[in-house]
Amino acid sequence: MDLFRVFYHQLMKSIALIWPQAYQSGDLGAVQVEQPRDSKFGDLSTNAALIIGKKLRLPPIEVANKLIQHIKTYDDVAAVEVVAPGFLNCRLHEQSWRQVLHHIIKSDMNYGDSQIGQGQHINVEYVSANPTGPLHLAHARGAVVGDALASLLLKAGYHVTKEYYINDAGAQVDVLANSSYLRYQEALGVDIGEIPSGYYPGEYLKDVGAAIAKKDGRRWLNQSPKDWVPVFRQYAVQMMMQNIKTDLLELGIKHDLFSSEKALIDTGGVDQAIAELEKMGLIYTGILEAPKGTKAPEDWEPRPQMLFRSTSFGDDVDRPLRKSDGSWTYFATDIAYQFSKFRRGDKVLINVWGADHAGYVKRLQAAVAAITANQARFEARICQMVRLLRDGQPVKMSKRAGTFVTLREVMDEVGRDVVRFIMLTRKNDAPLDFDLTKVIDQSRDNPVYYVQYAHARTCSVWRRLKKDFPQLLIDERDLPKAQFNRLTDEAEMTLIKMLGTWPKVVESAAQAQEPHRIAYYLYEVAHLFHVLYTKGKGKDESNLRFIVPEQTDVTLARLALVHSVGIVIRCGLKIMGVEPVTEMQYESSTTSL
RNA sequence: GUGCCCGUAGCUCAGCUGGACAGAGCAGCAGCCUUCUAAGCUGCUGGUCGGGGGUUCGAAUCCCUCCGGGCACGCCA
Repeated sequence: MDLFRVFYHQLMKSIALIWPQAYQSGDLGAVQVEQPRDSKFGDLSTNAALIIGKKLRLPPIEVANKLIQHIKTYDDVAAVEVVAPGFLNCRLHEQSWRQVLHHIIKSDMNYGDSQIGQGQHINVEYVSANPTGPLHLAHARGAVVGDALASLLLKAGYHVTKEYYINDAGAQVDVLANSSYLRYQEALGVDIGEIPSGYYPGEYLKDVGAAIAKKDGRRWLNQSPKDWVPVFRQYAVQMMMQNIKTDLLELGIKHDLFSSEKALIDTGGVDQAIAELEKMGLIYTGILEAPKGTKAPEDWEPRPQMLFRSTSFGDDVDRPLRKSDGSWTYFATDIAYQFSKFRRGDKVLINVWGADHAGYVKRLQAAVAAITANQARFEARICQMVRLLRDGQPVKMSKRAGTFVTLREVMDEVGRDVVRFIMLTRKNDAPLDFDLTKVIDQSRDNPVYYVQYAHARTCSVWRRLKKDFPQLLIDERDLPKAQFNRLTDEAEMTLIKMLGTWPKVVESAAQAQEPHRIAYYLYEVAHLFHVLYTKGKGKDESNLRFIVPEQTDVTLARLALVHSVGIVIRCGLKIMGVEPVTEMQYESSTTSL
């Protein structure tokens, strides 16, 4: 039950009755039913009269005055008024709001499930980090955002595939193979000296070298690269992916599908896709101009090459498909890859990318539009940089010096739930500061603990009940039968109304593809719960305590509210991939100032 | 030079895809625990929403332009 949705449907019926022509023409998408920011405007308001007035060229007030006659008769509506310039503000019966609690308790973790997705197939591709090294913090942002987005879309009724694209072809993998070979020699006692430039210096490759040395012994020493490169390439990629998957699992992330770029190429997927475009007449041989600007490459040499006509689909310039050595560009293989998703049945292809890939969005949108004849849509969610700080000071990271911080290190220090939650406290296209000191701070300005604390408090009330008031004989199964009309305090009603907007939050966050909204919503729920909790603690309002030993019915109703808060927080945290805690644990070491 | 993102209170950021006098947290000041974890709550102070135009009944939100910051710009992925 979603009171906003119920109201919306009734409203649409009324509009269809009064102004059939306006209704049938469709295009009433701008009509909104929302919770006003200020409660003095009621529980629920709509701009319907303003939209219809514009459409039919009638004064909005006049439209509103007609609509109000219908709205008055809606079951849940207690009062409705027209306010300039034509808003309709409604107050709903308190009992209608209270019934939401019954619904929440009955629905439990399904509360807020929506059907707006209508089972549409959406593919969410995220992480897709190169298998050349361990994950670091920037990857984690994409990982968490992608994973939460997938969960959110699932809750909103989409059919979601979570996918990881393994870039296991191309020059970087050869670098990986060469670098691993160095470590292999090292493992067998060869003095390799300093790692030369052009090789990956990371210590993590020692494991790869050692593993191959253990497996194959001295077999590859003094052999020609063309013999050992394929072996090292394959083995190193496999080990790196194992490493990455382990980290992802520790972050609580499990993809449905890992797709290999190499396999795509080997099975002719790229040739097929390019042939497809060729048939459409979108491939030609041409010469690109050097990019204008101060930093034009000095070794630029104009040469004829195979190009895709992406400018016909909104891109700024046509894009090359083959490198000078004849192999495919990344763009070419990615066209084929996106096309393969489409052929598997996905119509919306969401890609969670880092900011450094932002420049590639247009060309892939163009390519997907072309190759699927507009049957599928390519979308990118761009994650901006993550700045790692400690005590407000940037943590120095340098790949060259090998001092970049891995995701594993961060997780070991602050824990999985903190990483996940913090990554969702900013919208994805804004830069994010990740301060190792602040994120484990235990105070209100750390949303992780603030929300967790609220949840823990909902649990502690139960513990308290079982331990100190066994004579009340209240069982969780009794909650749906609670007399919800015993909840009358303003703080209680405010909280109930907030819980009632959860389905709306899920839908709007899913439509906007913005999982961070869940985090902000939970923060608000937590706040309202803390308010109520504190109110019951004070001397003046001690009648607002959740547990009132001499009034079982009041206690039961309040516990129903507390329980509902717990459900909603758990629903939200589930989307975020954060484990709700039932009890807060005091840190032994306090954080310094 | 071009494209994308950002610019909201002293600081860090929300603002529900055009709505009703711009919201939180932190910092500052003043308060609240004999009973459900004070990791909490309450009040006060604080903003020409970067500047300027435009569209609209209505703009932080959409369009144009300028300023300031970030990212990226054949044959890397």
